[in-house]
Amino acid sequence: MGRPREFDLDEALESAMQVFWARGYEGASLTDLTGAMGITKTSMYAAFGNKEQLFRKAVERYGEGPASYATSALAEPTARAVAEAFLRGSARTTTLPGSPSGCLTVQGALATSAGSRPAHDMLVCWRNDVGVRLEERFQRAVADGDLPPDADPRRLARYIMTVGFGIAVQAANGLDRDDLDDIADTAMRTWPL
Amino acid sequence: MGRPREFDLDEALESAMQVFWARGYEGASLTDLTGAMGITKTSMYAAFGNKEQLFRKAVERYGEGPASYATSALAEPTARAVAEAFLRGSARTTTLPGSPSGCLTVQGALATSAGSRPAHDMLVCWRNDVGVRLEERFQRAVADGDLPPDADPRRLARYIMTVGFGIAVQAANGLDRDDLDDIADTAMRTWPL
DNA sequence: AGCGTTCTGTACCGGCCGGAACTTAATCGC
DNA sequence: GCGATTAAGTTCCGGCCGGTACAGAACGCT
Repeated sequence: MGRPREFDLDEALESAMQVFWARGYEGASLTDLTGAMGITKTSMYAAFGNKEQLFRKAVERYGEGPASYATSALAEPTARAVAEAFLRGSARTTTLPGSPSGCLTVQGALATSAGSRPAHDMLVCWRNDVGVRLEERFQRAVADGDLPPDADPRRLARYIMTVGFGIAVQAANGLDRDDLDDIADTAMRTWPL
Repeated sequence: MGRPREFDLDEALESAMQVFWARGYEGASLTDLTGAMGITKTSMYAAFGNKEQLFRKAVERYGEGPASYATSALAEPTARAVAEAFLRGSARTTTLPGSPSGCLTVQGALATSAGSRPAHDMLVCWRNDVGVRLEERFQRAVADGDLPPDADPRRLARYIMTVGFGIAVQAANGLDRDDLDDIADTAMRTWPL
């Protein structure tokens, strides 16, 4: 009931995500955001609450879209395939043709002023969550005999996460997908099996 | 001649560096900076020019201080020792007790608004320079027979840089030095010799 | 002493920040 | 047709942003 919304929520959120991705949380002003979204500040506030909640939604969308490789990689049959899919996914997503270089959840709010702590903390949690799920997957691999019994799931997960983060910075630094794939290959040479 | 400066240039720059390190280029306001430096905006402008030049000076100081490991590691006798010193140095510097977690040159300006492009580009160059010097050191190692003739210096340098960047993000994520040293150990298991 | 030079503190600039009040417009059930 | 409800556009807010004009204070030089 009431007047129908004249813009598409999904499209607007997609545009906001792209702006946050390119400029980071603090670097993305409401003018930038609403300009890209094609709506006014009023409409944004009515639809999303405020800048922080818009960011949260954008990060959720990022996790379900560009960064969905982090979840789908867990479904690979072996731990090695999981790790490889994870690194290749990060190489791919940080160099998507129509999107900014790098990873939204890495460059979105690494260092910020005090006012942006919520956004910063939220990304810390997001990144740690991914690491924990990777660790749990590797724990299962040890239990299944897929990884040797002396393998350390936490250490392996942290290593893969670290290389993933590094790939994101390298992408922001201008490396292309082939370069990043090379890095992923090199990183996989440590793999126990 | 003229009225003598009442503050210490070095101390002021050190304080500014710490603020940029913690909050990033955009997140560090002139109020934050001059407050920490213990001087007024006027004094800062007279002494350093403007915010961008202050940032440049702060990054220079960072390279000669906390990040000097990136240069001194090159003097290690073997390529393996270079790589190991580099990764341990990054683990150490990103977890210095009195300083912010993470690396100034990584989190200083990864994603920014258009107005901060100069700061962003400057850090891209800084990071790439470090990578190039590492690559040249590994080229020398191949020429010296320290690395096998089929080793790829560029690939190795990029890999080490990637892990270094990843360590910086993990530090910002809250990992402590022991955790980061573990990661460095794991990463060194790929090493050809 | 007097002067040029340089630093310091205050007060201020236009502009943009994130956010909200208020009016107008579009759609419902009745 | 008629409220009730919800969205849209306009306008404005106080506050902080990076940056500066100006006047006074502390020196070296002659």
